[in-house]
Amino acid sequence: MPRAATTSDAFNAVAEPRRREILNYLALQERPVGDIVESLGLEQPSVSKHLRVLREVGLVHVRRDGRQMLYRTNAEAIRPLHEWTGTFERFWRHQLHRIKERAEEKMKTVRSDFNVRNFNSRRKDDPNNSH
Amino acid sequence: MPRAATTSDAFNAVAEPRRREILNYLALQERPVGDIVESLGLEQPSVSKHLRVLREVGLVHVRRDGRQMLYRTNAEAIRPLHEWTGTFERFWRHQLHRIKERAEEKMKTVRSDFNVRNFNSRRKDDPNNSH
DNA sequence: ATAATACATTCTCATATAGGAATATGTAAA
DNA sequence: TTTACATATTCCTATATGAGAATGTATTAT
Repeated sequence: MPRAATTSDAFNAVAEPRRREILNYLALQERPVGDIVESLGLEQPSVSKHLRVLREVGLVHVRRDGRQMLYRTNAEAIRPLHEWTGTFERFWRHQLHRIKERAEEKMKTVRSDFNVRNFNSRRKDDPNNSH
Repeated sequence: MPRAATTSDAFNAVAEPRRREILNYLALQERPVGDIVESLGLEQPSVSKHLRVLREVGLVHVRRDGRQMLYRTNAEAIRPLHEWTGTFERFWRHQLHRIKERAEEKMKTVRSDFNVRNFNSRRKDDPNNSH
């Protein structure tokens, strides 16, 4: 089985860096395709294809104006990603506390070991040096 | 050019739904591979391969304990995704306001058009019915 | 030493890419 | 009604994938 289609959901659609750039660019106001091409320095067919993906998963809205197509980011479709990643927020907060505590511990060690050599070399029995 | 590698960054790594499930499962505490296999109902080699991807982009930490490998989500690595998606928060707030305002406008229309037929049919001059 | 357990890796394969080139479609201008 | 402009689609190709099956490796138990 290959990877899930880029059009299967917002997660897959935003995995492509160029598509994230397009979403950034279209967040403030709607823009015609040509502006995106010029701004991001991509080929026009590439941009059109990226926009199709973004449209299929609802990440952008389109509107025709004469012969141009005006695209705009649909921020609402990004919300689920923000919410999923947000469920981990409390964990990285915990980790930050632990890192802070470790750093403080380390400061004490550094002081008491001030004249020790090879401070940065690996210690054989350090469980954090598995690789 | 094919899609960017799943190991190229966290965005690509979490595009796979199974990997997101694994991250959810490993967020609270570290777990051996066997537990993930049992919990998610995947084949063991599949889980190992997903874990490798997650490890390569820093989304999980590993530690050996006897013959088991204990994996744990590294929430810190999810933070960039949360921050990128967060840059759109103010936009979806704006959109919500606009939607709310539109809904309120519509309520008035409904009342004044209360006995009109074909209320749900498209109106030719409705700019929201471009497609 | 041998077996059992827990994971990891390798192999094969069908498939969906992203970019480039060429072409098609749709709209406005002359 | 040609012509120009703006965008979309199609065709092509190399490549990375995820699953399944088989095998490899490391560690503990007997």
